[in-house]
Amino acid sequence: MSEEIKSLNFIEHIIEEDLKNGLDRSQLKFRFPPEPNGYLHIGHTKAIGISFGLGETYNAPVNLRFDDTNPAKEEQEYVDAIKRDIEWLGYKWAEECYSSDYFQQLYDWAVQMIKDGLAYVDSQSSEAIAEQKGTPTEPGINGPFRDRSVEENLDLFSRMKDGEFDAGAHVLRAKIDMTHPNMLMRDPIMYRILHAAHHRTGEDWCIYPMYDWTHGESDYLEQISHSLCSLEFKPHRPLYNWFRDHVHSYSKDNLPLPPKQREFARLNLSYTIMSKRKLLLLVEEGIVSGWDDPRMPTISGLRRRGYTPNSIREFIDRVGVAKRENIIDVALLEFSVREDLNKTANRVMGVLDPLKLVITNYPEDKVEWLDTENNPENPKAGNRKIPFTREVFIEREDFREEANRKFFRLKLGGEVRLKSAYIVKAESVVKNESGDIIEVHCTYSEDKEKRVKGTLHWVSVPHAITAEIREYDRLFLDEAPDADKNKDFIEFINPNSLQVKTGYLEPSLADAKVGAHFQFQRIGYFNVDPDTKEGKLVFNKTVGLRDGWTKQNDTKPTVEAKAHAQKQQQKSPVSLLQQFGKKYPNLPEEKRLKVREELVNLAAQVSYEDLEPLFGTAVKKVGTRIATMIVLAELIKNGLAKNEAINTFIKKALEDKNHLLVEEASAV
RNA sequence: UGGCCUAUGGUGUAACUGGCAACACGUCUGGUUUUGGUCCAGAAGAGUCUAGGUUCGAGCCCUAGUAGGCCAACCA
Repeated sequence: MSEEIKSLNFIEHIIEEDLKNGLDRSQLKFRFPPEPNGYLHIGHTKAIGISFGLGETYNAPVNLRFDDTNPAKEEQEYVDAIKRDIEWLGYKWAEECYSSDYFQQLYDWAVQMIKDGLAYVDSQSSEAIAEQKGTPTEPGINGPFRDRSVEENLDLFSRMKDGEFDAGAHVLRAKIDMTHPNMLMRDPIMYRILHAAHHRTGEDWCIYPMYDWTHGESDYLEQISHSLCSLEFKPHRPLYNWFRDHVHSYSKDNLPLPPKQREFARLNLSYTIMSKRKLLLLVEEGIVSGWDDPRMPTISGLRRRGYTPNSIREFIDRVGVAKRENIIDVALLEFSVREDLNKTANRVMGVLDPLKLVITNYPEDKVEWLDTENNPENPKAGNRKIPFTREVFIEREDFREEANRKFFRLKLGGEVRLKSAYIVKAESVVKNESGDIIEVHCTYSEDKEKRVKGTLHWVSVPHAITAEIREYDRLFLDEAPDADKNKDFIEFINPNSLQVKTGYLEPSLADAKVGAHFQFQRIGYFNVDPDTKEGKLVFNKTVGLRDGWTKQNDTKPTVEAKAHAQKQQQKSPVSLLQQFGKKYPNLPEEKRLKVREELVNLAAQVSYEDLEPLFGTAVKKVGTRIATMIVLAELIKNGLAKNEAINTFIKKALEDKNHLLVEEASAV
């Protein structure tokens, strides 16, 4: 009856611990705090998934809070885009908040801190302040304004607020410790003067709070219990706590819960970049068509590419949460969409590289509307009719004049099934003067039940509709395009990341709606692009089907295969010995005896020279020492003379606490 | 010359200190199949970064080292 312990990630462990230590479930509250200065990308999806996911599992509220303290970079357009993307992912926020709504409260607290001698106005240039700050390895020094009187600070600060000064003339700083090993604690700036219109507060303010001062206090005001962010904010935590604790001492009667910040590793995807700045560059340089270009890792790009909210959420779930740097294989993302679309996308037929098949024994004017299922994975998806005629298109690569047995598509003299239609036999080819095949002539058979190896997709020539097909490949050729310090990520751009083709599709697709998902049978998943207009269909290839056939024909070994081969070669008798030895002491008796036998056999392949280095094995690794002892015993039995090293090794073993080792040693 | 963080199969994440290190992706077999898809069955792949230590017992605890990441914006 023991309930299976579900594995929790480290954040869930922390929450469970807090709950155990008296935090009430009703106090749990999370938040997702984007800055509205760009579009959300797949990396943000992890943060969204963590906080909103926690909200779902604990049935706790999650606020969407725009961290809008820098009017120079933030825009309403981004606010709207962010909300749209989160909604599309299927998450619901409890409250829509803005840090800018807290400006007055933040100001009041700042005044209190000045009064308490915890903050001061600094009137130096940013250069001077930076210089006094020191470096990570050298402490900073106090500036000349650090010990201004409370009265003077109060006066200056209120005049800053009233707009009496130019930008840069003064800043408000927390008074902490200029020699602190953590640079963020060296009197961080709380406010700067910015004469800029804010997207929400307009001209109301000309001083704006900095991130560290704003973020934690916004968490506190909203009574967030767990403030989760990415690893690079780890060094901010002491400062987060410093501000929080002071403010808490002012307002704990109204706001009892001090939030805690915890940090997780951000998501990195192989072959893609995640920096907002770099993504913006791709847009500005025209390398992609916009933020929602289907090659972009933005949520809007993925949506346009044909990814579903469900697939992205599943992906994020599989990726997990931890504290180490990671690069997720894009294959995992692709797996997640395929898995989802396999269940939901209706199957259709489309030919992307057409070759005409003429079925010579089929009547010229006959049209048959054949029945075919929409989705074998979902019987409820129903059936539809597709037209069959004397001339059909098949995929050019599905025909060969000659081929071996492993090619079970169409070849001269061979038979193949046309999906949901007849079995045809290729009789002859028609070539143009340059020798290219332009037609294949076949005969069909009425027997539909006959067993044939291959099944091809096809489209009736007179009924085919055309569409623009956009096929995508990874945007970058390097696995980690922004990791190379000497090369700009632009150098890794894949020049062939977009290929436009004309597809010949079955007529049912004529009225496909923008955004609709389909599986083009035997090819991949596609969706209808918003560029589609009356009379012009445009499809994006979301992802190809898994393809064992082209993989099989890939002559160059894959990275995995190479690594594998190398590993196998390296498996020397000694490493086998070590492998056996590792678990030896912990094995159940029966299994242990078996392994012992293997070790005895292994001795024949081990030379003394190989074995001797193992005598130095750490005392801790008892297993390896036992295995070594067993093999050594064999070698001695077969005539190896004992020497100094052997005797020492045996002697040391005899003194060991492990009885198995002692047994083996005394047998020698 | 500092501080902080991290280290488990190719990749990502687990493992409540105790039983041949689990799961997923990927890879490879085989079966089913009117998609070379799906599905099913199976396999290979890890000395848990290194060296010491504590313990009857360490992936987990301690010490030292190594490697990688982050930190010097009036950005968030």
